[in-house]
Amino acid sequence: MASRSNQCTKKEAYRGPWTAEEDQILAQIIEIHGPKRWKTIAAKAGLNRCGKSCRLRWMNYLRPNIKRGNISDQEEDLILRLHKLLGNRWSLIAGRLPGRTDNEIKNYWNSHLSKKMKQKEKQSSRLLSAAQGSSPDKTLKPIELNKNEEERGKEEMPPKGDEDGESTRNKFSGDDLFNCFTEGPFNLEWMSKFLELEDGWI
DNA sequence: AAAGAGTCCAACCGCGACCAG
DNA sequence: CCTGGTCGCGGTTGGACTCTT
Repeated sequence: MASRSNQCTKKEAYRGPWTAEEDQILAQIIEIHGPKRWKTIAAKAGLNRCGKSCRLRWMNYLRPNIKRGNISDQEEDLILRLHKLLGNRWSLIAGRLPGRTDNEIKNYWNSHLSKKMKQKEKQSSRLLSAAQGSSPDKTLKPIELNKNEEERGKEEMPPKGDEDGESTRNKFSGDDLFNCFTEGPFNLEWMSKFLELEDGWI
């Protein structure tokens, strides 16, 4: 593997929460040099942080136009739909939610939505088994429906390595799909409408 | 009021991808 | 093509905060 050893192993590199002063310095340096060459930025800032850490701080906190605070219902809905479509590809999902970071969405998913989904699944499987009784295979359970969507995605990409089920890093690019339609940042309403449509296709 | 449990979120870690020399 | 350096991603952790008993 390409030298991970260089990444963040500088033993003296400071870890832990960022101070306001560090934020300020980092922001200044990035303003001058731009948000790239993180190792250089880290060095120039003289913060004794590794580049990776600087990048993360910038991406998740210092970047302009970052929306903080509650995720709206509309955004939540969008996350759910995008997750259904893309799996755990948080950066891709975040890319469709202006002002939101992948970390934020990932956290939100892990703390809110995954629970919601589980509850929903439980509920619907209870309903199903209550309603169904005899012929189990005609109707798709919601989970299976999700699987189908994943499969649809997979069909479009070459098989890759291990099939660990959860679509981490699958090469079907939701981006490709989105890029067909847009070049700029996404308009939430438009996106929701598109996803409504997308539901219709299934 | 205090303790324990649960939740949230910033930050870290490990890995694969990409790119330049 | 190969190698080393760097970036970006998703998973995980740990501490601060909030809620419940």
